[in-house]
This record gives sequence, C-alpha cells and structure tokens, in this order.
Amino acid sequence: MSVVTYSISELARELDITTRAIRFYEEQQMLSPERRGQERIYSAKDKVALKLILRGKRIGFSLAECKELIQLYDPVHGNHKQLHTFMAKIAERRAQLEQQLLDIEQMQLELDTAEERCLAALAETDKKQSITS
Amino acid sequence: MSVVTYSISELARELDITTRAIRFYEEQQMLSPERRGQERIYSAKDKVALKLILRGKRIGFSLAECKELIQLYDPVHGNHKQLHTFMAKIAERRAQLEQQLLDIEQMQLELDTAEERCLAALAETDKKQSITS
DNA sequence: CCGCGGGCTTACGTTAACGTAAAGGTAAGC
DNA sequence: GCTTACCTTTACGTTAACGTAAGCCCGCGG
Repeated sequence: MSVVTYSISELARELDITTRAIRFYEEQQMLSPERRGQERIYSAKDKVALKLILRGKRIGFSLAECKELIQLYDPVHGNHKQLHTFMAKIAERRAQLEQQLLDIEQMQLELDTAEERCLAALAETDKKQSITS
Repeated sequence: MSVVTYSISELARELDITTRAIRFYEEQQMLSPERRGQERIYSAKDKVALKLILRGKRIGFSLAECKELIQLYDPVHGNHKQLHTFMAKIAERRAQLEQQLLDIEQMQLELDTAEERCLAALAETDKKQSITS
C-alpha cells in the first residue's frame, strides 16, 4: 500500500508556483514535509495544505492567516475558540467583497458614461475635421 | 463666488487617511493641489481624485493603476485606447472577484463541517469527563 | 568522465505604500 | 513671549512575500 508522494518540482508544476515559494512556506512553518536524506518528500496532506494556502491568498488572506487556516484543519490543534475567531475573519472578508463589488459596479457605471462622453467628443472632432478638410 | 477648498488635515480627517499618504500620492503625481506659499490648498477636484484612489485601492488596484484611473477622468488625457484597456482591467478584477466569492463559499462549507466535527469531538470529551468525574 | 537536470542551503535584493522621525516655519491665543 | 496647532521638506525605516543568485551534492545517460 504505497502512498502518493511528490517531489518539490512536481508540486510546483502542478500548483503553478515556484519551488522557492514552497520552501518559503515551509520556512514559515506552514508545511513540514518528510525527508529522504536532504530531499523533501511531499504527501497528499502537504498538497492539501498548499491548496489551502493558495486559496487563502486568492481571498486576500496574509500568509499568517493562511497558516491559522491550515491549523484549523489539523485535528490536534483544531481549537474551538480559534474556529470561531477565524469564521469571523471570513465574515469580514465577505463584507469586504461586498464592498468591492459595489465599488466595481459604481466604477463601471462611471466609466460607461465617461466612455459615452469620450465617444461624443471624438465624433465632434471628426465632424470638424471633415468640414475643414 | 468663492470655491470650496480644504487643508491637508481636513481632507485627511474626512477621508480617514493620513496626511503622509496624501503627500505621498502627490509625490506619485496623482494630485497637484494649488499652493498658497508653501501650503497646499485642495479643491473639490482633488478630493474627487482622492476618492477615486481610495475606491481603486479597495478594489485591489495598485496606485499606478489608480493613477491611470484618474487620468481617465481627466478630459485632457482621456484617451480612447486607454479607456478600453482600463475597462479590460476592471473586467479582470470582476472575474477575480467571482473567483474570490467561490473560494469564500467553498471555505465556509469546509469550515462548517470542520466546526461540526469539532463540536462532536468536544461533546465526546465532555461525556467521558462527566463519567470519570 | 562529463554534462545535464534535479535538489539543497545560505543569503542578499526587491517592490509597494506608506510610517516615522528630525528640523524647522507660521499664525492664533493667552 | 511662550505654547499649541498646523504646515513644510528631507530622508531613512518597515513589512510581506517571495526573486535571484552562488555554490555545492547526487544520479544518470552517453
């Protein structure tokens, strides 16, 4: 019953990050892969942790927050208070996302009218040009 | 017909940023307030620009991008090509927001089940404690 | 035996967006 | 005339998240 493992470059390719980044996450104690001599051997669990990191980053979490996030999935440290404080952080992000959506919609409205004005102005100059030419 | 103006600290208070930040934006050529001697005098237009900067930041744009954004509103430099490339950037952000929403929903699902497991585990330990006590 | 493609460590470099002094000028109020 | 409250400039410091070398080891195909 052999277990799935990955080399660092395999993981890097698959997750589309650099090996440097992976080693950096380990340096930050977010990973602790097995070793065969010097070489790092990554398990499926490590891969899950990495995916959590990437997802966390996409949401806008700092690496420190991503680290907390990973610890939530670790049954050993899966503390109850932690769980709730982190749910709060997620809620906070949600709220921020709402605001971002509003900002983007607002901005698109303004850009739309700006575009109209711009097109109108161009039409004006074109007209004058065709007259004076 | 006097015009509305603001001191730097007024703007800072009103927009909830530091005066340092405002001066920094000027250093980055995103603002160019009037001067009365040494003192900076901000107009309503400057305030609009600042608001654009803040909104851009909330959306996740870099200051450089916010600067482009401001230039779009400047009729002098309101270039047509620029307008379209920037609309593209906004669309990009929109897509990223969609992904973030998905990520957050996914994460909340997982945290919900993690919470359940956690509560169950706590209930278990409580039971044992009440027996052995 | 040589080069090539990994892998490892150590360590300095980089970018963005300000923070944080230091040092000084001005007007108001007591 | 002293304090207080703003304003100014100049300039070095900071943080996050890696990037980018440099230098070295190991195994393999030719």
